[in-house]
Amino acid sequence: MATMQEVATHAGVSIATVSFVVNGTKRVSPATRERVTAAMTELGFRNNVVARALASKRTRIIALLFPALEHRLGGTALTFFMSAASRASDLGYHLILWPVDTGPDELRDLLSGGLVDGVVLMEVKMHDTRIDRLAELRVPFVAIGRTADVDDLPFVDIDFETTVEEGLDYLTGLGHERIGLVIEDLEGTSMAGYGPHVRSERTYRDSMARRGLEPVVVFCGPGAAGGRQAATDLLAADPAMTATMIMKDDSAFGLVRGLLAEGRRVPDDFSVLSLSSSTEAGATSEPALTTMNAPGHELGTLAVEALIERLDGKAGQDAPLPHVLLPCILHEAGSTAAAPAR
Amino acid sequence: MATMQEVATHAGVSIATVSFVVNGTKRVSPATRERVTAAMTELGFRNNVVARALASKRTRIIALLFPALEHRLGGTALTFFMSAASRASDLGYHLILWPVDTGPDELRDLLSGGLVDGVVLMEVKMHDTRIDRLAELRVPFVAIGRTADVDDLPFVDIDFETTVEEGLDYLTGLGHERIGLVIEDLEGTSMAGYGPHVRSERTYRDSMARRGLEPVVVFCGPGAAGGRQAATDLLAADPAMTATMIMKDDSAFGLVRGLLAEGRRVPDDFSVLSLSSSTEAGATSEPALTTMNAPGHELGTLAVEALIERLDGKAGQDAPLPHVLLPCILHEAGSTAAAPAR
DNA sequence: CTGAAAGCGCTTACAG
DNA sequence: CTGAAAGCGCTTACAG
Repeated sequence: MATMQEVATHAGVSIATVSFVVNGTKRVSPATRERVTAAMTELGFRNNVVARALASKRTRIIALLFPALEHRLGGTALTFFMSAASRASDLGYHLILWPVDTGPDELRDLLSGGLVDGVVLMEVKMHDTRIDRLAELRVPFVAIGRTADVDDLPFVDIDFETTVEEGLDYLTGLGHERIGLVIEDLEGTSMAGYGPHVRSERTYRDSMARRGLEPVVVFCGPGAAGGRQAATDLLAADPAMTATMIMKDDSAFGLVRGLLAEGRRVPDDFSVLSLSSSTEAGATSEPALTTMNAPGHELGTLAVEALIERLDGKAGQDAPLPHVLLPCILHEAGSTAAAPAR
Repeated sequence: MATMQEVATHAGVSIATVSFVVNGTKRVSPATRERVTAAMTELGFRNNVVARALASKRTRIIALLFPALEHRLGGTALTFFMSAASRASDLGYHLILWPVDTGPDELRDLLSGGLVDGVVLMEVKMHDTRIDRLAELRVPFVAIGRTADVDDLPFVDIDFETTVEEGLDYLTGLGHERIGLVIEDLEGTSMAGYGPHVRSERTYRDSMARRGLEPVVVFCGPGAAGGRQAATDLLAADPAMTATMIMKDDSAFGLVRGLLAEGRRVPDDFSVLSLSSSTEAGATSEPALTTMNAPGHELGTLAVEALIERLDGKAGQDAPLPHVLLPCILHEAGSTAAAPAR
């Protein structure tokens, strides 16, 4: 493991010159560059990133803050972790996985060690104190998810509004008019006010009203049992219902079973559309569920790109904040069909 | 953000003394310690981890190497990531998520920058060249999973042998004798030779033989469709079969459906035991699947502990290598029952 | 128990 | 285009 000094000596130049060719920070004559490059390969030089970090005050490390206590992070989270790490790696950065489980003071302790240049924040709520802390600490960050007021928040998020709207377009296009929504019951948990739920429910209600249709929202417990109960609740609220959207992967199958138990075959009598899911998750059911696929990979990639762009200053101080919204993409499978004739 | 020097000046001591109280590396008189501590809190001192890393040649960062191209990492992986990161954090370390997608040379490039003190290696195959590279590079590491020859490999892994054995004990205890095994078909993929599959199948065959029973192994494609086909294949191989183990979460439900289609009710006529799964995954099916739960959380925690123990030298040079094996834990639910009377 | 000082391996004005 | 030198903020023998 040769040092930069050794390379310099070997090439007969100053250490500054070596630094310049390593980083491309300054013009170096082709001849010198050649000698330095040769010395580097000969000695097997590898830039010490810690020394560079200390001298340049940039570690090229970004942190992905995730809630340690929420062991309910879904399958999208894994895709997200991996995509974020891969994109960071491509851009010459490293991604640290940072569990945050206590109050906002912990955040300061963590971030002030000088280890990270910036932060990606996961699982944002509509009102999130961590955002304020981050701003106070003047740490560059990008949020995955949006708070209620989004004006001066740099974020990347699923466009739940468009997703729900398009989901309803799809179902009404199939002739359905009595369409329910099944979402997780978060009342009283630490995740109350979780953006995806709030926005989806609100958009659903608004959009149904705009279409002159009657909204029916059912809250759902965990697993297949929760889904089965949701089926019962749905039909109790409206026995003539012919379709529903559900935003809860682990209960979708139970919902289908529950509908069957209530005498509704899927998709012949009743259509089920799984929101913010994936083709793979849908394929574990039978019939395979029609899904609106969450863009977890794109989100992870874009979040990291947006953050690093801000860090590298390509986006100037006065550059517009990143506001990226990506809808889920419809994947048709076997759980949706034309509305039954009346 | 006060520096150590500023704290020293403020407390009227040398910077060395401040370092000693910060790190507890040397005896300091109570009076001086008191003054230093006061100065630290007053100035809001926070140790710069990068400077410490450069001076001490220890970054307190460990890397979790995951295969970037394998987008088939299961739900256990997420638990694993989070647990590893949390435990590292508890022990004063940071966990970098490191995608490795190309050849073993990349490994050298990545690790020689001096950023990481040690490595946790995921998704180990029976013959894994990365292990050899790591040993060559003299990077301290712990593997999740085992190679074929385990003698000088520091590892933490699921005890698939015990898991399969206990699964068979459980099923035979219920009176089953004709018991199949459904596993993923990895032939021809980059994951061929993947430890969990190889060991599970081998143990199953051996154990069945030892019990005087006839083994039936069926390879299974993705999703519910794969599971449904597996049901057909199972019964084609042995129409009198009354139970099976399956190591493939996403196909377990399809398997149950396929059995039903073949006229076998679960669990009355046929028992299904899902291996290396989780209670939550089992609960998405109906009936809820009896599972052998993968100890993802424990594995992540133990892997990091073992690695850090080696790094901190608590385990001396000649200390025995960590060889940790944890079996999956049985969780009884609704997919298993006493064998039907003949 | 405490301090002076060298050193970790780079980057970056500054000067030429 | 190239170099001498200060400095990033710590740790750690060494001496007393």
